[in-house]
Parts: sequence; structure tokens; C-alpha cells
Amino acid sequence: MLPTPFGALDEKSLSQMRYSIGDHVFRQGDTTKGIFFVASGGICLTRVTESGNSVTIYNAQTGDMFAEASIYSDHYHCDAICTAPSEVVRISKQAIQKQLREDTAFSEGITKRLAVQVQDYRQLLTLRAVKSANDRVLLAVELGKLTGSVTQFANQIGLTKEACYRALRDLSDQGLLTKTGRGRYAPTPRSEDRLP
Amino acid sequence: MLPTPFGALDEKSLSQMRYSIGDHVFRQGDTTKGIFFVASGGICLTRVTESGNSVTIYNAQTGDMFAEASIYSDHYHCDAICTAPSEVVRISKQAIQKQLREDTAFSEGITKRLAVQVQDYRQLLTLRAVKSANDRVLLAVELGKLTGSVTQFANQIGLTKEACYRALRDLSDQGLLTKTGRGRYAPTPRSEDRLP
DNA sequence: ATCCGAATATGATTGAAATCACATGTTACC
DNA sequence: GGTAACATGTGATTTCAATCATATTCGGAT
Repeated sequence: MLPTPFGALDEKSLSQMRYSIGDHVFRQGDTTKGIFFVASGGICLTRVTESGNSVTIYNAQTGDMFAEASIYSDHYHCDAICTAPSEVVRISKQAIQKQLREDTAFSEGITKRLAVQVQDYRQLLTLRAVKSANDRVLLAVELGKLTGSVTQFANQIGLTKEACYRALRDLSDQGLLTKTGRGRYAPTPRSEDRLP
Repeated sequence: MLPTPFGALDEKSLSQMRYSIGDHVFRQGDTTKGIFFVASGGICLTRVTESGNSVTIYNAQTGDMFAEASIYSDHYHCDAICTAPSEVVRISKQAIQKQLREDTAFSEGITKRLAVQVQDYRQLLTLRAVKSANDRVLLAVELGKLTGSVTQFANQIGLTKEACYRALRDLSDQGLLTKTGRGRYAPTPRSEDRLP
């Protein structure tokens, strides 16, 4: 099921797609055809800067939506690349624009979603501002950013994978993180104040 | 005059305020009272992370709005600090919520603004992902981020002022930037292909 | 007019992350 | 089963921005 407020849309405005690892859902510069929902799998949004650097903008996992801002853009400004075998629902741009005009609740839902996205980006910026690799990795893990591979995680938080592995090891040694498996780390539960 | 779609609002929902350098318009954690428009001056939005680092989120100049996403938040999640003697218009949160329910065009305008803000944050993230100080500074200047002081600029793009000054000098030496005055730099106009 | 604080500017040193290099482990596919 | 591709993990070296230090200039306040 699609997240609010997209449940209000007609079935005809949706198209189910399948992607394999490495497939492009869309490319930077493509004309916008709609916004997307990840039914299962993972889609990574990356942008190539003028200098040729590649930046991960967003790592959409199962249940996430992406390219929401494209309703008001003529073309996508990043690449959407499949990182795991994925089922993706495309929601037609025309249908959204029609619904926006006709359905107040739908419109409000969209606005709220965008507001949340703004806050998410702010969080990411806050994270990126942490200079120390160890502090950054710790904060990122605590924020639940380490879902997929460490390589992806490293890219998302703006570190090399090597620096990331080292930070994960250091933090585990310090007891701030607990290694729960190969490439799996979780915050060590803090001893909470409890009533006696 | 307020930017679209805020012209539709009643005069009663606006309050004009004056701030001096260093004044707080609001603080991180304050309950949200509305969103703001900079009639003149400059307001800097900074956020303090758990580790005590301070991040510049946004540098609102004359004609800019800020705290737009606060419509859907109970409290502000950053500090708004005045960086130049400023006249600021506060737009009541209640009035906005009322208008959102009653006026479709207003609602659409708000949504569009948020979509643009999402893109702005993406741009900032892209900028922050550039590792080389020189490349980052060049890109930032080309994006028109160097409006106020170099110190502010440095903070906004995530570099120390020293690194920033050095990059500005290097880029000027390389001819990629032109020094137009003390603390003033502009991109050197590229030789465009012209019809013969 | 001058005193103070902040911004501009640059040089020297240092420290931490990037880079390079490489070993092992895992998965998927022919 | 073999192997290709990629993720995990760590060590050695280099690089480049942060930091420390310091001089100068500018603007505002007294």
C-alpha cells in the first residue's frame, strides 16, 4: 500500500516496475514522469557534480518514496540507481497535479511530506558538519543510517569506506558500538536511569 | 511586499520586528510561532549538534524567507541569529494554517516553496560533498553563495575561514576568480563561444 | 580622535582522513 | 565446482585542511 496521501490516487495513475542491481530508474536530466515508491529493494539517488564527483543524495529503502520534489521540476536532477532487486511504483506526475488541484487533504499530505523531507535534509547536513570520523559514524549509526552495506553507508555520510571501517572498529573497541555480525553494528544500549 | 503566496494573508496575521546584530529571532527548542520574511538585513540559521558543533543551515538575506517547514513542527530546530540590522516580518502560524485549509492557490504556493527548499538543501549537500577546498569554494562562489562576509561564507560551506581565504587566493592566482575588493570575489567570466 | 572588536589575510605546523595496497570472506552465476 | 565481482577489514603512506600564530585594516562606539 502506498503511504499517505497517495492512497487517494486512482490505480490507473500507478505503474509497477521491476529493476535489477545497477539499473537506472531515471537519469539526471531526464524529463520528470512522476514520483516513486519503493515497494521492496533499494534505490540510490546520486548526483554528479561539475567536477565529476558523485554524491549520494538519498538512499531509498523499502517503504520510502523518492523524487517527490520533481512535481515542480521539468527534469530530474540526480540519477536513481537500483542497489538491490527492487519493485518500484511510479506515480504519474499528471495524476498528482490533478489531485493536488481537486483534493485538499491530498494537497495537505504532500505539503507535510515535503516539510518532513526538509527536516531530513537538515539532519543530514547536521551530520555532515561533524568533523571527526568517529563522532560522525557514531551519530549516523545512532540515527539508524546503517541499514545496508557499510560501503553505501560510508558514501551517504561522506566518508571513505576505509575511514568508516576504522571508525566502526574504534567505536566497538571503546564499547560505544556493538558488532552484531559481519558489517553489522548497533549502538551499545545506554544504561538508563531507572526507578529503584 | 511579501512573496507569493503570502500576499493573500490578512495584515493582522503579520508582525513587523526589528533586530540588531547578535539578536535571536528564535532559539532551538522554542515553540513555533510562525514563519519569517527578511524585509532587510540578514538572519543566519544555525544548529548546534549533540557534540557542540555549530552548523550554519541557511543564510537568509533581504527578500528571503526562513523557517518555512516550521508550519508542521511544534518547536524550532535551529537558532535564528541576526547578522546585520534587520527588519523581519513574522507571519502567524495560525493564519497560515487557516489559509492552507481555505485557499487552494495559497496551499499550492506553499507546496511549491517547500519543493524548492528541498532542492536548495540538495544543492548544499552536493556542495558539501566536494572534498577539495579549492573546488568547493569555486563551486560555492559560482552558485552565488559569497554574498556577505567571507567568515560567514566559510561557515556556510563547511570550511574554516583560513582555508577559505587560501582557496580564494589560489583561485584568483589561477585566474578562475577575480578579486573585486577586500573580501569580494567573483567568478572570472568564461570565454563563451560566440557566433563569428 | 582613538580605542576596541571583528574581518581580512597569510605563514608554519600538525593531525586526521584520503589514498594506496592487499588479504579474506561472501554471493551469484556459468 | 570454479571464478568473477564485490564487501569486509586492516596496515602504510601521503595529502591537505585544521589549527596556531600574527599582522593589518576596517567600522563602530566612546
